[in-house]
Amino acid sequence: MAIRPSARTDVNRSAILAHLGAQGPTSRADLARALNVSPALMTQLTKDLLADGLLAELEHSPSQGGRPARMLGLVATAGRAIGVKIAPDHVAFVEVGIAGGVLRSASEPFDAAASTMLSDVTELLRRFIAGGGKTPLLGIGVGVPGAVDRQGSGLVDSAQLGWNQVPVGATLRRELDLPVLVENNVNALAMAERLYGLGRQYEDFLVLTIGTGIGAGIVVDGVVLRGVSGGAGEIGHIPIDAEGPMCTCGNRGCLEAIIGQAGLERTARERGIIGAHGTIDALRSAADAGDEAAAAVFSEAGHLLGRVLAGLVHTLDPEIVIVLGEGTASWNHWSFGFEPALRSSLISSRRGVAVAVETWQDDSWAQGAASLVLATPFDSDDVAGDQGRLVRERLVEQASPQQTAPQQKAPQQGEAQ
Amino acid sequence: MAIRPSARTDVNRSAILAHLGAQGPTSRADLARALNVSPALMTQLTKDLLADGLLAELEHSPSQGGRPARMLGLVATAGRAIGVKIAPDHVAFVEVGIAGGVLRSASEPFDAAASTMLSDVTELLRRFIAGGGKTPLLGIGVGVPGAVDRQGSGLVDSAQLGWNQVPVGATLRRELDLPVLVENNVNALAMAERLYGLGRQYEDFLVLTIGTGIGAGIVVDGVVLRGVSGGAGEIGHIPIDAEGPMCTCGNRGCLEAIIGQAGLERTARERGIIGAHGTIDALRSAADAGDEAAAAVFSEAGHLLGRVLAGLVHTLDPEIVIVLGEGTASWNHWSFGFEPALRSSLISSRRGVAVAVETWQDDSWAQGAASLVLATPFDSDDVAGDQGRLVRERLVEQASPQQTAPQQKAPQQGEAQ
DNA sequence: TATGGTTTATTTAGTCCTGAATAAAGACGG
DNA sequence: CCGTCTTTATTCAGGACTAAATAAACCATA
Repeated sequence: MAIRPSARTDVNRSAILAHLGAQGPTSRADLARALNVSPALMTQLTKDLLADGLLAELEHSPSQGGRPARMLGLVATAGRAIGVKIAPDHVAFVEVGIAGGVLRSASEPFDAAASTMLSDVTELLRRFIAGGGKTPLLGIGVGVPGAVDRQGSGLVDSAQLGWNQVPVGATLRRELDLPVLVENNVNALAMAERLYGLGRQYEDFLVLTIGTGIGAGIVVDGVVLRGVSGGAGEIGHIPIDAEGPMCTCGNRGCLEAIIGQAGLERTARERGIIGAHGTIDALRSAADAGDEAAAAVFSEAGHLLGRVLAGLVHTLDPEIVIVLGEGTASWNHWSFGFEPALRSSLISSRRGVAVAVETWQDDSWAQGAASLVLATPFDSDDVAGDQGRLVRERLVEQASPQQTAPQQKAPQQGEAQ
Repeated sequence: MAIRPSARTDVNRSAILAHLGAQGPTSRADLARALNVSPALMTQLTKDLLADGLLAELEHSPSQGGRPARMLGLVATAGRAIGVKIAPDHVAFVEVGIAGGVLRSASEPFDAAASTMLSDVTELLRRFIAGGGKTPLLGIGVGVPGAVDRQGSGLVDSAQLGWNQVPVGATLRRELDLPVLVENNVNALAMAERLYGLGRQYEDFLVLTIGTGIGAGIVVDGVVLRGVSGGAGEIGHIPIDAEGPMCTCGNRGCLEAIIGQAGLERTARERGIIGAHGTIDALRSAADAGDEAAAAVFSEAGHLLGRVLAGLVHTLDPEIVIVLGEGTASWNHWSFGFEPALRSSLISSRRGVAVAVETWQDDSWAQGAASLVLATPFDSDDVAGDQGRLVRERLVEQASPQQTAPQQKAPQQGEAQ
């Protein structure tokens, strides 16, 4: 409650690495300012990192009126991470470099309902790892559509996957002998956004995802809000209409059941806009082609989303809302209903809240998951627990080859509470 | 000697005082555990505080198998704080001791719409201060129904008061020459709950207030969530019904317009349950007397509140929800609709979320405001800014003059609730 | 070309805090 | 009564970090 003393040096060392990964080469002076430590300490820390071979001194940067800065950059071979997205019918992988860039990606069919789902995902992941580079693999980040007890534990509850207390983290750790961090996929996306995206400039923002499900990642004071059981941001189950359609969660009329992908398809089918087996793609095509009824489906969804988001903005008072997810492909149709509904539902002092829609890529979810690993350096609140410490250790150890210590398991670091 | 250069030590020093105020006499060992610092440091810090006369060594507590603890207690004369609640038609004051207990209180008529409102409240406050005790006055806490930019600044936006960018903090500071902290009243209440109430045992909880308005105080990781402009928790303006009654904010169908006090009275009048000038008290009396139509008004409000709260629980994943406010007087009627609506709208993993209804007193709002001052010791995140530092300085300075005060026994600290 | 101004990096002295060892003070069982 | 155990409090050596002074490197300008 009072002060967090602790072994902060470790966090600081790798916060430098993370900053360089996210921002590119930086001078010691800028690093000290960015990380809010004294220049003296920065000299000390970078000396160690240079000696360890994790950092390299680059060219001098042109002077800005005084002594020119000697830039420091990451040594590219310092590490990489793998991100995994688990969906009901497939898993997606990406491999990212230490600076956050995607090196390669893949997607494989997968059945989350199979009894062998854990060994299946392990095997697929093993194959993906095998095809990877030679630089040290720092860890695995896994994103799931559901609640995760702790990132460093990885017990998953997910209605969408039909999983109940599934030990994803423990299994993968045991099988792969790598640090594994598991998190709700929207929260992982919010962390990625904070590290590499628009969120860099904001301390308080909301990541709103539309697609199969409807979700929110909540960032407060620069940190993702997880809630007591890791289930914060489940806005897809905000009750809207007690007589509405059945939701995967068992209740009726949840937001997600109405404007999630399945909900939109259902509405479109009922209205005869798409066929009995028509999908969201057909609906979007129709809307794009000028079908007003099809466009109305999106627009009405946008209207509802706008009203719900207004409630969230009143509740959380964010500086900006970042819209992401597969559904953004049809955002031009959503926005027609969304914007007026949002603005007219806000109290005057919030009416100017910013909304940004970012471009979406197929591997964005997996990239978000990978950022769980790359974000551990920032983890001064110990969200990642002992797995985060493991990642940091790997970052430091890989640089000193003589440290060929035998396979020793992570010392059970007695997680408090 | 009195003023320490480092803010960190300062925070720790007063965290001790706050803990003793909230928890009563405590041993050094327990303090070290509670504040998460080493016993060594605790010895050091308490030595200083004892020398400064802020702490006193009390009787030995019975041994628990080992060396018996020497309890430390607050010296009651170390300070007091004043809390102010500003409402559209009155202001309320309380004076609290350093342990959080109410020493005296008052309520005065007031017109927030008058052009002289700031000088009015200043004058009333001046009079209240004049009637107070002789122990050092640490500062003033002010609770307002609206958004406050920063506690240490005190620029207020409030639809309920009809205030726009009113410099409450600056004015009071200038006129009274005391530290002044201003905060949204529900947030202040949440802080009080965290310091002295049920919230002591929870890191993540929601304070839900029903009464004139509907509000929420959001506590995440033990800290009140303010949002980027200090307006988080404004759940009263969550849009419910686009065709609903007009709200003070200018929109239609806000939650507060429907189930806030005025909304309930409006409904009751429309249904002929109370007269044209009937108030909420008449409605409650009718319901208490067995009038089913009157009870239904509350029950329906409870139903709506339960559904909205379910959305909040999904969004924020709190451990417990604490219900407060004048409206709790009729909670027995609310709960009839509230409980089933809440539980049936929650996804299964959240269905067990705890809900506690605490007893409400007239001066609770003002007491919450006062806790802004008493909470500054906990303020490691610097929420209170320079005003918080001022409070801490006053706490330390006042003790120095008569440093040779004899070992006096501190009176037993009462539990404030 | 000397002089001063600016920005970056390092060194130095000192503060805050911790972990570990030690002392203090009782309970308890034989 | 004695030794052992447990819990509390203090002392001490050392690590992390900072502020301030200093050094280093460049620019501008009379």
